[in-house]
Amino acid sequence: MQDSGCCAGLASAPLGESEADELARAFKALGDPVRLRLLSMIASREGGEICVCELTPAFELSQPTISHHLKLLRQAGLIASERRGTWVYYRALPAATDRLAALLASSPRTVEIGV
Amino acid sequence: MQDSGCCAGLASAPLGESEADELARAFKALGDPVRLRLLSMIASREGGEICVCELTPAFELSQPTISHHLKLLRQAGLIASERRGTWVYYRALPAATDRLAALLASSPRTVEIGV
DNA sequence: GCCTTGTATCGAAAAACGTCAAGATAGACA
DNA sequence: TGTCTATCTTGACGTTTTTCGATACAAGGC
Repeated sequence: MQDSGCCAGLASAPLGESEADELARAFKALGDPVRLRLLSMIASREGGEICVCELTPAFELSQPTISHHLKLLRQAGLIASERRGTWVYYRALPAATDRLAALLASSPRTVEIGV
Repeated sequence: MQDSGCCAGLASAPLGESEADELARAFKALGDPVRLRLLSMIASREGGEICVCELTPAFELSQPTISHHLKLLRQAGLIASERRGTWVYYRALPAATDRLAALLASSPRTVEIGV
């Protein structure tokens, strides 16, 4: 993580074993359609925060299942949660997704032309 | 995929169901440490190509297992293969990873400062 | 033709995952 | 205190994934 976890792309050097292990955990968290939708619902919120009570009814899944997926996203470091009174709010952690994006981008300049 | 699959980030709008399904398949392919290392070994090759005969002995896994992981990466559209004589060569497809990178980047300008 | 070497597929076992119902916990309010 | 609502955790079940040995296929050399 410390040698090339910050900015180097996949193509800059073969990934080490422990590095790959850690990154795979993050990508695995993204490898489920429900979790992807949850993350995008959270991230696309103005203010970056959304109540669980809004997330749960958006899917045809039981409340424990949504809670389970949120827990996995949290354990992967992609989101954070905070309880305020009765409700629990989730927010995205862009630094985590940005790091993964930097890893996947074939060259740091790729995105520049989109500005 | 056609509405926001190209450039829009996760935070621009909640992901649709079919979109999330398709993207999750790609991320699931990245969600295994062996496949991540395989992909980075392929992508980091000058010329972008590497022989399977070089990939297989790099892991303490059986040949069928490596072949299986390569097949999953290929099915996810992340790599392509070509047989030349006795050997099979794999190469990375940067467009695929770039697309995922664009999705994960919190803002299209994020990378610009790194240039 | 036959044999050897590199790679892919098949079939099975073990582990991990997604899902739910039931129960537990946290906070609000009376 | 008690009860009500929102959320999380537990335990179980079926499905998917990872891995392997055995086998099949492809190409080159004899």
